[in-house]
Amino acid sequence: MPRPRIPLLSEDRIADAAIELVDSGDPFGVNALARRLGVTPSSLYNHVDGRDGIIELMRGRLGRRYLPELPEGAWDEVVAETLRGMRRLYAGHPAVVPLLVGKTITDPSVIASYDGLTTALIDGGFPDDEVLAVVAVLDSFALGFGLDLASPDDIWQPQGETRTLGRLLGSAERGSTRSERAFELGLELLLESLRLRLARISAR
Amino acid sequence: MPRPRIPLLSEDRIADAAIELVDSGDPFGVNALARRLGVTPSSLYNHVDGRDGIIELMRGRLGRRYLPELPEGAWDEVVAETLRGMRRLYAGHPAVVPLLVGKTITDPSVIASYDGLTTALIDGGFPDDEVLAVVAVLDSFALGFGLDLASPDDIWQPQGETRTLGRLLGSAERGSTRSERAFELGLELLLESLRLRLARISAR
DNA sequence: CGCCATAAATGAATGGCGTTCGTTTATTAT
DNA sequence: ATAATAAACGAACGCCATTCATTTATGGCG
Repeated sequence: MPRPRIPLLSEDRIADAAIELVDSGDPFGVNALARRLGVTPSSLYNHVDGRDGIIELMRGRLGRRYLPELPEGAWDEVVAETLRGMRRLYAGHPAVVPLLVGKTITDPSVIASYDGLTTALIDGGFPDDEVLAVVAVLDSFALGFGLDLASPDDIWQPQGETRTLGRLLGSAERGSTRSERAFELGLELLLESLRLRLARISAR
Repeated sequence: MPRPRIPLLSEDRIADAAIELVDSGDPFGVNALARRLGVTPSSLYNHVDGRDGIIELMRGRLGRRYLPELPEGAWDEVVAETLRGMRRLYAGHPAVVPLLVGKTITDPSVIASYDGLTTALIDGGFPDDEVLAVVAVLDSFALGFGLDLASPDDIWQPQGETRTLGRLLGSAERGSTRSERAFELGLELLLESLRLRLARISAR
C-alpha cells in the first residue's frame, strides 16, 4: 500500500488504540498494536519513536483526560484533586500502570500537572528543599494503589499451611469501592500530616 | 559437556547470580544470567521453571535475608519491623523491585512473612474483613518507596518551561538518607492512624 | 501547470529473547 | 552389573522490537 489519501495514523490514534489494546486485557506490544490499527508494525515508526515512545503517548493522552493541568485553590485542594485524578486514571486503566512505572516522564501535559503540584506546595509555604520529597511520597502513594489495581487477583498463593493468611484469602472481598475508600483514607491521612508539618514549619 | 561430577547449578546459586546480575546494572535476562553462570540457557531449565521461576527464587532468597519470618511482639512492632525489612531489601537491591512487582507471591518464606503480618494484626484486634486491606495499604506504601529507589535519576524531564518544577530539579538532593527519613515519617504516620482506628474499633 | 521534496505506507531482514526438545553422559539406586 | 535419573549441551522455534530500502501519494514552489 502506498501513501494513503488521508493518513491512517496519528499520535492520538496510536495512543488511543494502545490504550484500548491493554484495556482489553491483551499484553501490550508493537505488533499487536499495529494489527489492531490495520497496519504493519513498521508504519508505526513513521509517527512514533519506538515502544517507549508509544507508552509516553499513552501517558500523555490519559494525563490530559484525567489530570488537572492548571489547578487552582489552596495547596491541599490541589494535592487532593491531582491525586484523585491519578486514582481515577489508574482505576480506569489498571493495565497501563505497569507500563508507566519507572520510565522518565517527558509528556508536557503530565509535566504540567506535576509542575502545578510543586507550585501549589511552594505557594503553600513548604520549603524548597522539601517539596520534591513530598511529591515523591504522594506519587508513591498513588502508584502503589495503581499497582494494586493492576495486580493479579491472587497476590498471595500459599502452597503450605498458614496461620491466618490462607483463611483470610478465602473470604476476601474483591471490590473497587473498598479500594476507593482505602484510597480516600490514605489521602486524608497524608493531608492531615502535611498540614501539621506545615504548621510546625511556619511556627518557627 | 556431559553431566559434571558436582552440579554447576542449584536454585540458590541461580538466585544469587540473578541478584548479582541485576545489582550490576545489566538488564535481567535468562541468557545473560546463563552467561554469568558459565552455562547455556537451556541448562537453567533443569533447575528452574522459566524466567518467572527465577524471579520468584530471587524474591525468596532476598526475603529470607531481609524479612522477619516469625516476628514477635505487639502488632505495631511487627508491622514496623516487617516494613523496615522491605525497605532495606528494596534499598539494597532497587533494580529487582520492578521484576517483583505485580507477580503472584508463592515463595513459602515470603508468604510466612505476610502470614506473620496478618496474624499480628488479627491478634492485635483488627477485624477479619479489614486486615487484608490494611496489609495491601502497607504493602503499597513499601512498594512505592521501592519503585522510587529503582526509578531513573530523572523521573521528570521537562522539555519546555515550568513554573517551579525545573528549578527544584536543578537543586535536588540525591540521597538515601533523605529517602530513609521520608520512609520513617510515612511509617509513623501509618502506624499512628492504625492505632487510632483500632482504638475506635475497640471502643464500640 | 509541472516538478520535486516530503510524508506515509510497505515488505524484507536482523538480532535478541525465552523456551523446548532430543542427545549425551555422569551419577545414583536396585 | 544394570537401569533410572540428573544435568549438562546444541539446535531450533516463535515472538518481538527495530531498521532499511522501496513505493507512491500529497502539497508547496517556481
